[in-house]
Amino acid sequence: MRLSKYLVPTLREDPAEAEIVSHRLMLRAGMIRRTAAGIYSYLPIGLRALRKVEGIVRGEMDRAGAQEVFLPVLSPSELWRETGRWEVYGRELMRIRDRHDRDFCLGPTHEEVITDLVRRDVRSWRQFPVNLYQIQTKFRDEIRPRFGLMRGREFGMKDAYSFDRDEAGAEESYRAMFAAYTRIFERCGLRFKAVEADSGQIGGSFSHEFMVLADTGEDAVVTCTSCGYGANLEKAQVAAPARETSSAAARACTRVATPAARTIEEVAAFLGLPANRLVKTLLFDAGGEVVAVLVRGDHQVNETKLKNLLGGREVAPATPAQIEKATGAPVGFAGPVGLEGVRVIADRHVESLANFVVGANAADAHFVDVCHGRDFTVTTWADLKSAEPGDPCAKCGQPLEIVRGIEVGHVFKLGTKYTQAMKATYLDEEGKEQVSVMGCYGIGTGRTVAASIEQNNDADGIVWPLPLAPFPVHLVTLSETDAAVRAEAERFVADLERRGIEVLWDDREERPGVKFKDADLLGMPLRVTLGGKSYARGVGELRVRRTGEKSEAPLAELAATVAALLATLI
RNA sequence: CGGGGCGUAGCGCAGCCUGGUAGCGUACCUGAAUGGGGUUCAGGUGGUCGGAGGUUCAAAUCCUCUCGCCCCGACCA
Repeated sequence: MRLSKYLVPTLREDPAEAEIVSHRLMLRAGMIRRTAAGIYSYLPIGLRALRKVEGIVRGEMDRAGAQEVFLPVLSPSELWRETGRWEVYGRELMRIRDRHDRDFCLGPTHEEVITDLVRRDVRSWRQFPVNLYQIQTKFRDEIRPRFGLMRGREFGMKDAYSFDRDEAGAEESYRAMFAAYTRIFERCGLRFKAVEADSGQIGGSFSHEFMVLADTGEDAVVTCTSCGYGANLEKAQVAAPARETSSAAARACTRVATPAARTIEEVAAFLGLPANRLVKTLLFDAGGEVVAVLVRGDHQVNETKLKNLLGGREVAPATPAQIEKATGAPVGFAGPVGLEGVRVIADRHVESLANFVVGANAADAHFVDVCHGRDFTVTTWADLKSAEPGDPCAKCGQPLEIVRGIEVGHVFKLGTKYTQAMKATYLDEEGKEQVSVMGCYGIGTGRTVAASIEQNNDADGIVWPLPLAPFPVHLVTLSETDAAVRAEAERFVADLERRGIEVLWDDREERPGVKFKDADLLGMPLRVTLGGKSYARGVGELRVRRTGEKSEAPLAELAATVAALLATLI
């Protein structure tokens, strides 16, 4: 492809709107342009990178036995009403009405549509297992789209759905997809980790996220370097602490005045105690019921853990009015002692404490030397704190680390949540009707491109790993007016194309500096330079983008040398 | 939705406080020189200053409303 005829509008400066490196570089390299908030157009170079990811995904999905289909972008509301998600999904579901006033939505995911398809056409146990996938545009009306392709409202996604006769089959399908995803991200040249995740809105019993490790990632990933345990922060378990055998005798609980001291910091400072001697009492509205949650003063409540503990009910911090009603005191002085009619749920780290400080359910007052069991009763003990670096791993007890990650893939075991609701049944060997068991598996294709750039760039621009590179070879010709050089370049390009090697040829009448800068910015793995000077010596110059390593090859062997060099790159 | 910021040429910005009819860099076009890491000179194209209303002899500038965008938070496969 000749750059002089190719729409690659590179920018010399960073657009002001772009914050993170992948977004900046994709705009500067002329890969994408913003059309509206969270909605992007792909230009030729960007589309090529996307197609490379799609190609890898398609290859591995096919290899894993999944079959490609193509579902509509627009889904009728009736299907979503069957599963209740028309109401549950909320404002993120982009709703549309047609000219006959029928309700539709832009598909944010396709469980309903695929289940509808399967329930009609997969009727016999002989047809299982079945795994269908598509690579398609999704739309989710995100509250706050950001970071270019990283969190768009419209985005490319590969979504696959498996249907099995029973739980054991579903497990097998899940394992196959997990393995396929691992191969996909390995082939993309990404550094990633598969971690345990909360199953969230899609629902289901079990899931893993594939996280590309990058500091700009929106997710916090908890990892154990010792046993390999990994989980999204919202899911990460923390080992219960060893019970302290406190030699200090329990002292009698006393009430102290703590004027205007509401926050943990204020109370700790006022009493001259470290925050870990205090116990926070946080009130949550859990689907209408107000519950009290106790964690150590220096810990944070993990709302996802709380939600799961309460059977999946939506939880939100209680409003000031709810707090005052439940405690009889203004916000900032809640405590478990004498708290009537409210369930008390406590983190296990509170269990080992004695003689701690809690709010007194009265303005400007706290209790000190409080002991649980004696001064109040805990309804439920549970792991509720957010994991922090250094916390003991729930699997092996070694200290946990927290790193940032970009979620590029997610696999779910859905069970019968959708098949039950939509009556996707089949007849087994005995002619009995059974509900099929489902799994779903997603990969953000555009996000994978962005994640790759997050991991592969330097001060000069993108550094494509070979599998995702829009072109493996970037030819820079100098001396455009020199007919001999030009003829040699044409021979070289034809030679590469015969070998099936795609080449981007910068044949523009630009000065060398401009061409080299653009070549660095675009980041193709191998740059070949052909100019008057090297031509006179009968050689072409090669430069590896990632290492800067330079070499030369005689013109007659240039294409063969390129092919050999590419084989050594990843 | 709460907090903060920004809308002036394709991109990056100044001008606004203190009203007088728009400018810089870059990109783009033409010509000349140059020719191996964003070259130089000369000439040029391109903007209803996000939109609407108001104040005023006069509004990019002041006031009101509105739309859009970015960042933080809440939220989220």
